[in-house]
Amino acid sequence: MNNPYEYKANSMKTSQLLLATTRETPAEAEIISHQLMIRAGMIRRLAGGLYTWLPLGLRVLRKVENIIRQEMDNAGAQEVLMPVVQPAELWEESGRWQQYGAELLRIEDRHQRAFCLGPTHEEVITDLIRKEIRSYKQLPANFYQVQTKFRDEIRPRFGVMRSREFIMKDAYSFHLDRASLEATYQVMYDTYHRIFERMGLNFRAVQADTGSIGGDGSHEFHVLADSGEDAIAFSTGSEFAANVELAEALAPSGTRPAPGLVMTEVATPKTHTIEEVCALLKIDAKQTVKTLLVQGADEAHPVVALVLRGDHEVNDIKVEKLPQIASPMTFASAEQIQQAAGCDAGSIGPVGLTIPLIVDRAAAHLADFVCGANKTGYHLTGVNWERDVAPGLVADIRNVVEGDPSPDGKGTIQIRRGIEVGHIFQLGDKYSKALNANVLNENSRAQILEMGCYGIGVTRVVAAAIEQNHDDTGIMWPDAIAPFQVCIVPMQMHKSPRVKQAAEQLYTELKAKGIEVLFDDRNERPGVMFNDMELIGIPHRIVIGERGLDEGTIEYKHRRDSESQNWAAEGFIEALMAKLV
RNA sequence: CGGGGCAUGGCUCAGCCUGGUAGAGCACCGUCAUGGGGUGGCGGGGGUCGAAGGUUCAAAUCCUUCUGUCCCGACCA
Repeated sequence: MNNPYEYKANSMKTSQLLLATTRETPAEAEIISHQLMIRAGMIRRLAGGLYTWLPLGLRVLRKVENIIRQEMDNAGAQEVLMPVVQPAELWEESGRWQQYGAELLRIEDRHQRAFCLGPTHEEVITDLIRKEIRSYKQLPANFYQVQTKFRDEIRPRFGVMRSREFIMKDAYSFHLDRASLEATYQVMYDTYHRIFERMGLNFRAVQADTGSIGGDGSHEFHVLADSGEDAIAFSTGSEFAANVELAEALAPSGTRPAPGLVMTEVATPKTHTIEEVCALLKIDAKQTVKTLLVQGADEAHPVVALVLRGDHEVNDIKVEKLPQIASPMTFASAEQIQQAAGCDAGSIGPVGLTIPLIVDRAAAHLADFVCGANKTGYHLTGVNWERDVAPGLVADIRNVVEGDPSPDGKGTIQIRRGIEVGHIFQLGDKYSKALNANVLNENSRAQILEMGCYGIGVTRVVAAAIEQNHDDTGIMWPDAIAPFQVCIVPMQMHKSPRVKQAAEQLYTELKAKGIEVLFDDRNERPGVMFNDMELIGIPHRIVIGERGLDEGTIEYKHRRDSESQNWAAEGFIEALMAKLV
C-alpha cells in the first residue's frame, strides 16, 4: 500500500506495552463497552466526559480512522483539518450562536474576543468554501476531516459512547444544484455501507428525522446492540428501517366493525391507568381508548384531546407536526383537565368533550370500546364512533409497535435497539445561504451552493463495536479493527530456552510478513496471559509450549472458537496467513 | 436545571449511627515456591479520610458551607 495516510501499527512485546488491564471495574461504568474499555486498558477517565486513550485503545481508534480515510478518499473526498477553536462571529453569522444552548462551550481569549469549541464545523467549512470556490467548474466538491469535537453534554455517560470531547469524521459536500447533492449523498450512503461492513459491524441505515440541523434527506447508521439508546423499526419483509419516532403507523386494514353493544356507564372507582381499568373490567387494553389532553396551538382551542388505543403510546414528534398542537407537546394542567373534561386525568374520554378531538388511526378503527366517562371514577363501555361520538380528526399520532404492518406494505414491524454511529444529511442551503456561499454558474450569475454533511462518531464506533462483540471474558474484536491480529502466548518461556527460541522466531517471521503481533513475553502464569489476551480481544491466538514442540505442533485458537486446535509446525505460518486473509 | 446518593491508598469497599492508635481485598515492590486458565507463602511501600470553617480535651466519625462525582428526570450526535 502506498497510501500516504496508511496507518500501520507495529508488532510489540507486552513487556514494551502499557498493558493496563484490571480485574475490577470502576463503579461509574454502567455499560459493558465502558467496563471492558477500562478493564482492557484502552481508556482512562480524566474528568467527566473526558478520556485519555491508552496505547491499546489508540491502536483501535487509528484502525477505525484508517478505514474511514481510505473509503472517503476512494469516494473522492479530500481531507482537511479545521480548528477546534472557532470565532463567535462565524456562529453569529449562521445564527447558531444564539440557537445553540449551553452545549456550545463558549470561551474568551486574552483580548476578550469570543470563541467557542467546535461541536461541528459547518460554519468553518462554509467560510472556507465561500472564499476558495468561485466557479461552478470546481463543483461538486467534498471535504472531510477527522477532528476532535466538543459538546458540553448535560450528562456525559457510558464512557466514550457519550463523552463531551470526542473524535468525529465529518464531511461536507458542495453542489451547484439539488441533483448533484443527491448524487453525492448516494455515494456517501454507499461509502458508509462499505465503511461499516469493512469494520465487521452489524448495522442498519435508517431513515431519520432531520432534527434541528434542518434539511431534507437524512439517514442514520446504527450499530445494532441491546444497549443502544435508539429504538429502530425494521420490516421483516423489506429493507425498510426507520427511527421508531419516524415510522408511520398505518391505519388498520378493513372497515370498522359495526356497533354491537349499548353504551353503558360503569363505576370504576380508584382506577387511574389503563391497566387498572382493564384488570377491573377484565378486558384487553386493545379494546380501550385513552384520552390525553395537551396544549393547543391557537387561543381559541387552548386544550386539545388526543385519543389513542389503550395499548399504544403517543408519539410527540408526530403530534407536534399537527398545526392544532402547541410545540413542544405539553400536557394540560390538572385545572385545564377539570375545566375541559370535568374529571381527573384517569377518567377522561372522548364522549361529550367540546374541545377538538384528534384520534389515532388505530383508535378510530375500534368498535364497542371502553373509555373514560369524563366523570371521576366512571368509565363507559360499548362506545362507538359516529353513533356515540364524532371521531373528529383522524391522524397518525402513535409510536409503531412490534407486529404493526410495515409502512411500505411489505412485512411487519420489528423493533430493535441501535447505537447511532453515523448520520448523513442533505443540508440544502441552510448554511450556504446564511454565510452567502455562492459561485458563478454557467450564466455568470451568482448561485447559492447546496450542501450535504456526513458524520461518523469515530470514538463511539469503538464503543459500539465492543457492545456488539464481546463475551463473558472480554472483547472479541472484528479482525479489521483489532489492536493486534495475532498474539503469541508462550508457556514457561522463562524456564524453557526451546520455547523462547521458537516463540521469538515465530514472532520475527510473522512481523516480517507485516502481521501485527502481540508477543506476551511477560513472566506471568499462563492463566494470566490467557485472560489478558481474551480480555483485550486479540482475534488469533498462538500458544507455544514444550508439549507442542515435542509433537511438532503449534496451538491455534480464534477468539470466537471454543476449542483450540493443534496445527503442524510445518507450514504453520502459511496456514495462519490463510486465516488472516 | 429539579430530585437523590456518594466522596477513606492506584481500584473495589469497610470503619461514621454510638468521637479516642486509619483498615481489608485487589494492584504495586522484594523474596521463596509454583508453572496450560487471574497460584500460594513470607516481608514491604503507599492514605493531611474531597475542601474550608465550626463544636469538642479530642473529628474520617457531629454541624455548616463549598467542590467534585454518580444515578433518576427533563434535554441531546
